[in-house]
Amino acid sequence: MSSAQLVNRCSICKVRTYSFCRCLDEDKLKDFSNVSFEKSFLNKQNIFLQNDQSDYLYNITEGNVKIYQLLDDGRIQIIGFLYPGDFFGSYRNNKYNYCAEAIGDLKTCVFNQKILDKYLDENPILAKELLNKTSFELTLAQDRLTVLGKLNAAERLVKFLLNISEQRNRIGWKNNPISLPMTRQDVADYLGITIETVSRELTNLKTSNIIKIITSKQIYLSNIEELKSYTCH
Amino acid sequence: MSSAQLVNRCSICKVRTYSFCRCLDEDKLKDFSNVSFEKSFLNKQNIFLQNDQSDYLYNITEGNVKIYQLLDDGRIQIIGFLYPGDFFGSYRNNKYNYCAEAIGDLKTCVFNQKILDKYLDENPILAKELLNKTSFELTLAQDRLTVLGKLNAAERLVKFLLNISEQRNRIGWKNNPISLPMTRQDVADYLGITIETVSRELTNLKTSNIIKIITSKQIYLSNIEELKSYTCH
DNA sequence: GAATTAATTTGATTTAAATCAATTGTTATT
DNA sequence: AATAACAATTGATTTAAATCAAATTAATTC
Repeated sequence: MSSAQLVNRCSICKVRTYSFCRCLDEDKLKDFSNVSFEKSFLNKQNIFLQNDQSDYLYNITEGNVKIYQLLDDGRIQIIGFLYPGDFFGSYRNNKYNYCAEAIGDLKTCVFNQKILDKYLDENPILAKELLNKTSFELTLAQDRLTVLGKLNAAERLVKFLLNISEQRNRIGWKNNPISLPMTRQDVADYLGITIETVSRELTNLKTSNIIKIITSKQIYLSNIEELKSYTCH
Repeated sequence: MSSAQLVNRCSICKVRTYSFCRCLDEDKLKDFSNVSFEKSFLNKQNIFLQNDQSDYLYNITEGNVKIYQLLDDGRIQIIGFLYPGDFFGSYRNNKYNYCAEAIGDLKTCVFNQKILDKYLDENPILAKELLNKTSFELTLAQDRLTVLGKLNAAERLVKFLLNISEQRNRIGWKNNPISLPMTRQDVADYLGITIETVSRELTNLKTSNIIKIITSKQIYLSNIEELKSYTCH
């Protein structure tokens, strides 16, 4: 692939406005195109596994990713669902601390850890942007600690629905009805509860006329105010 | 206070080798002394509250801090216990997303967010160091998500004891017996369980001759191998 | 489009941990 | 040292959510 084409890749990138590279001007971007390469993944394909050596970092340009931790006995905890513009992998930790798997078809920009690291030395603005993004991720993870540590099943689910609605709002998508691209099992593994409990709590919300379950993956939030009253803080 | 004295403060700093400022050479450090100021806190004193405007960032030079989130109804989740060299506050989020409180007497270096931010522009190495530290904090938070989402009470407690032992090891302290400077309530709020459960699980471990409870705050790990077998991954 | 497989929901039962309640142990205070 | 105040443990009971099990619904495959 020619250099001209690579330049093209970044300059026509659809997720640039919400990716960490947005801080670079057209000039820098020319350089930066050569720092990464594109890689696609199929549905359910692993991008990497927990404890793999973390040589590469990824930015989602299209599609979704789930990141999760596995315990010896097969228990699973989903750490997060990631969206276009989200950055993942372990910066400067030698191993990945979670598995990453494509949900649906996925396109990513791949960065070699060492090359990116070198690039950061020369472009502090990018280092700061990454710091911003990582710092924000940290606050999200901390907020989720409270969800898993203190909220009951109903509260967890409501918070999840509202978060999805907000997320869609943020990137300018229609936020009602919301779609749940992941399975009930994924929702359960994300919230630290079981599928049965997810299902039951959804039915409770339906019975209370707070949500409508259009299809199992399409949910209409009929009463957002009431929904919000379910969650603390 | 004269500039000479401020320089002194950093150059004689006891936690520099494990603080983010360790990346700065003597020359830079001279500048850097002026970027922060010292502040002390008493036991149980709040450094800041959740939702306060996050104008300042802190680095612990002496003592311990607990950071926690509060829900409307008074439920509490302890996000973490922090040690000398740990950095806290919200970098570039406008509000703190947790409360920070001194455990025992505390000394900190305080950084004005804007001033530090400006300093980072001119010192990319520091931005990268902060990125490293934040990235590591993120992996810790993610690991803790799995603890709160998937481990049972016994597993959580064992993991906690082993973590403390490792932490002490890391900073070169005697790692057995370990001391728990925090109350049982704090341990419970950290692990997302109740004091009664903490107490009961400790008794179970004692009965199984895996630990010895010297005093309620001094615990001897009699059988670390057995203890490790309690935890997955 | 029928058959097979997978995903989701609903029901019955069990269980781990919470709650409620009382006691014991520890640390301050006068 | 006695008292008070607080912290931790132990016991009895309840409960939210897990587990076990079956039925329904949706998605694939032939």
